[in-house]
Amino acid sequence: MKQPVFALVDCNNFYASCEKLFRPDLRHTPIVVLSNNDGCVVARSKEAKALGIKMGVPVHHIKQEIRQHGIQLFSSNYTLYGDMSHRVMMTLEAMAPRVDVYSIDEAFLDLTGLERLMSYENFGRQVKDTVYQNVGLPVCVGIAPTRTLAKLANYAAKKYPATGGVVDLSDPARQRRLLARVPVGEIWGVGRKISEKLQAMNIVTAIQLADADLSTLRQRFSVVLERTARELNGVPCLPWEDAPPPKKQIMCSRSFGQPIHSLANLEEAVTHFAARATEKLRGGGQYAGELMVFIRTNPFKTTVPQYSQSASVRLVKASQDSRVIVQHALNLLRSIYRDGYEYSKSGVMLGELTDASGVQDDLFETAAINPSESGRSERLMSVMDEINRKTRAKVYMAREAGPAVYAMRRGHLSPAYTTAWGELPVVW
DNA sequence: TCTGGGGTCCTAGGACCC
DNA sequence: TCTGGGGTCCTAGGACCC
Repeated sequence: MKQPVFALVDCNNFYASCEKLFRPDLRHTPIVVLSNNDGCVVARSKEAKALGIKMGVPVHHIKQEIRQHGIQLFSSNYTLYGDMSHRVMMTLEAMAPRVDVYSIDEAFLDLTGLERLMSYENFGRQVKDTVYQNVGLPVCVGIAPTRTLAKLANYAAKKYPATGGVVDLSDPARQRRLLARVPVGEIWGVGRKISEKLQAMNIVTAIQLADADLSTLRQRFSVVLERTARELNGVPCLPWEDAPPPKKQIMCSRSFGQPIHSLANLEEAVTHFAARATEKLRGGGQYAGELMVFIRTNPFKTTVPQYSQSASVRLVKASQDSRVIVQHALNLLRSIYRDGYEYSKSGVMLGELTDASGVQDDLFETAAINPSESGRSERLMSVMDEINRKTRAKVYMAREAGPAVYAMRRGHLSPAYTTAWGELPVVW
């Protein structure tokens, strides 16, 4: 059995790099990308990192730095990032036989057996150069016998500029040297809580985790951390995913741009969330057997009365029909709505997802005995999706109509440079 | 004034059954 | 009134990831 080898390719400061790509004038300017509603920082360019801007800070906490250093702000532009991500992944898929797209900005490549053709390090540099040439985005590459070590190699490639953005960690001695220098909290799968608990046990560096007693780890934590420790020792424990596994739940939720006080406005928002969630559901060819709706006030605003409630329902027959899902969502909303609160967020979650073969007919539904109804819902929905894909004049559920009171704030949005004809970048 | 959105996996504990 | 062991299924909550 051949020892497997994986590469992790990860874009540098992905959202910030996407924005900078279309703004060469900001090449050396610190920029940050904000979360929905322009709430907090979700990405920073390297200049912004150098100024000490932390991930996740509310933007109003760094007003002083923004003014002082001329930091440029961008609202999240997921249309742009999604398209750029797709371009990166296409390039990777052309270079490696097996690619597992792990998130919007990173992918694992299976390099097993590649060494007969060229060194891993050379391959890593090729990947880096090709992505930069084809797409214009900088990436780092980490290579190792397990994915946890490949993540670590990538961390080193980003942290130490002398590596040129590529680290081959296939040599066990080199693995040990790096593990000894890295804090345990930097390891993939070790978050804040576990990191604190480990440090209380005197496990401070990654190598101490790698050398820890496995049964103790399992006992005091869980199999997850035990697997992480094994992976740090070069033993692969994570299954390879050639195709993304089917989703188990689909969520659409949002904080509102301004607080909502009326049921009517909440109904608009919930209708919208339910319709978007159901659209995603159809995109994956799935049907939902359950749905949940939640509403809540702003927990950070302690001066006003707080309320947070959710309700869910199981469908007699799994559905992917927006009309059915929206109707159920509105019924749930009305059951949990209470007057007199400032609502700040709500959402719709679909669960118990199955493909078409898992849909059981409802014994009492007329469609089962009325041939003219059978298949109508599917046809109507696919026509609706088709229109929405192709044109700018969208088809909506009636209750979504009108200017959205719940719309989020996006005061610093960049153009859809790559996905809208009207917003193509212009070169003078 | 102001704090994202969307997911997955694991465990513990209770209900229920034989 | 007291008394067993073992299994399954479901849910809630916590931890993690990007």
